[in-house]
Amino acid sequence: MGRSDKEHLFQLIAQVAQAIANPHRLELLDLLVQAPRSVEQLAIASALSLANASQHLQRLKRAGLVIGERQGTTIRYRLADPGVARLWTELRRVAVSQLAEVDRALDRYRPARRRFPTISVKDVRAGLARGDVVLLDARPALEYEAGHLPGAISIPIDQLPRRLRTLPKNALIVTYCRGAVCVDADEALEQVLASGRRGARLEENVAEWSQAGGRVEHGAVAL
Amino acid sequence: MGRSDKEHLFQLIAQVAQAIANPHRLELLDLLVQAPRSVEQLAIASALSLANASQHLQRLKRAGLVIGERQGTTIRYRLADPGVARLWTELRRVAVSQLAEVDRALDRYRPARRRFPTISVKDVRAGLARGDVVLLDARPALEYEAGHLPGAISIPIDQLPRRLRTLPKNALIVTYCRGAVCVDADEALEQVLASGRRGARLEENVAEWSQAGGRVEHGAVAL
DNA sequence: ACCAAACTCAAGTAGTCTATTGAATAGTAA
DNA sequence: TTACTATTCAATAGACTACTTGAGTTTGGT
Repeated sequence: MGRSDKEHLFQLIAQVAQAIANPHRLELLDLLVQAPRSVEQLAIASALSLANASQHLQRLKRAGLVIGERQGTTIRYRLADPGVARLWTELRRVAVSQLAEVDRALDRYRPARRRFPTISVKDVRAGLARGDVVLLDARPALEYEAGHLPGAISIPIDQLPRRLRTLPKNALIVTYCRGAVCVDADEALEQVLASGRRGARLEENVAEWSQAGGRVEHGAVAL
Repeated sequence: MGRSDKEHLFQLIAQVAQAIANPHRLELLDLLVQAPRSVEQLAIASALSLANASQHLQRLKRAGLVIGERQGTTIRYRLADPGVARLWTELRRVAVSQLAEVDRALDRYRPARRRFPTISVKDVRAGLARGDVVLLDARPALEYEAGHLPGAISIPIDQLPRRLRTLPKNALIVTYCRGAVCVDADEALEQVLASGRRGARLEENVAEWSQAGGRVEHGAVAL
C-alpha cells in the first residue's frame, strides 16, 4: 500500500477518463444514453467511418462504459450502467458552467435556446397531472421506443411538419429530445410556436428525468 | 447549427474530459477537493516535480476546473466549483463499479477495506445526535481546517499513536479521510480497533457528505 | 459449401501529450 | 538595487492516440 499502488489506482481511474476524453466517443455515448444500437447505426448517426466507430466503441467497452452483445449478425452496443449516463451528464454540466467557450459553442449550435421559454421537470409533472400539457418527444422513433417520459407522444422532428395540425390548440406543448447538446426539441418548438400554439422546451433528457426520480415508459409508438 | 458546430461543441466538452484524463491531475484534484493549496504544497503532496505540478495545474485551470489566485509570493489553487468535485466523485464511482481491475487495485492499496466495518452517512448522523459516536478526521490539519464534518475532531494519522488514549472507551469511533482513494481512515481505524475500542469507517469524504445534504464546519482545530 | 453482411484487426503516419531541464518572471525583503 | 522565493515558460525527446486502408472473422442465408 505504498505510493506505487496509489499511482496504479489513479492510473486506472484515469483510463476511464481517457475513454470519455474524445469528442467522437462522447457523441457515441450521448447516442447510447438514448437507445442501444448496432455499430453501423452508431457510425451513421455520428458520421464516422465504420472501422473508426468500431474502434471507438471498443475503447469504451475496454473502459467498462458500454457493453457489446452479439445479436445474430450485428452487435448491439448499450450503456454498461446508468452511472455512465450520470458521468456524461456531470461532465457536460461542468463544461457548460465553467468554460465560457462552451456556452458560446452552444449558442452557435442552438441559436434559439435563449429565445424560447423553458420549463422545469416539476412543472411538466404538474401540467401532465392537470392534463393541460402535451409532451412531445422529438427524437427518432427508435429512441422513443427504448424509453420515453410517461404520456409523451412521439413525433420525430422530420415528421412534425405534417403532424403539427394534430396537436391541440389550447394545451402547452412541451418539447424534449436528447438533452442539452441536441437541437431537435428547439426545432420542434420553433414549429409549434410558429403555428400559434403555446410551447416550451424541457432541457432535461430521459436519463436526467429518470435521475430526478421520474418514471420512464418503454415500448412502441402509440398511434 | 450544422455538423461542424456540433463537432466543435463536443470537442470543447472533450477538452474538459482530457483535463481529468491523467492520473497526476486526478490526484491534484483529489487534494484540492479537500483544501486549497499552493503549487509547492501540491507538488510535494503528489510527489511531482515543481514544474510538472505547475504545468498540470495550468491545464486544469485552462479547462475551468481550478482557479489560481496570487497571495503575496505564492499562488493558491482551489476548485473552481463544487460541480468539479461531483464530476470527480462520479468518475471514481464509475471506475470502481465498472472495472474489476480498479477494484483489485483498491484492494491492494487499501488491504483492510473489506475487513473493517463501515457505516453510512445516515447512521453517523443519528449517532452524533445520540452522542454515542465520536467522529475522527484523520486528514492533515490543513484539510480539517478547510472544512470538516460537524462535531468531528482532528487527529491527523501521524499523531494518532500518542493521542489514541484520549478517545473514549465506550463510544463508536468513526474514522474518515479524503474518501475512497485514501488510506488514512483505514490506518486510523486499525489503531482504534487494536486499542480495544469499537470503530467503523465512513467511506464518504467531506465533499460527498456535503452533497448528501450535510452541513460542513470550517475553522481551526479545537483543542 | 459458398456468399454476403457486419464487424474487428493490423499497420502506418501524422498529430498530441508528458516529464525534464534550464531559463525567465513576479513579487518580497534587505 | 540586489538577492531570494515561488512559479511559469520554452524546448525537446519519447510515449501515446486517431484515422485510414485493406485484410480477416463470424454469422446467417441459399
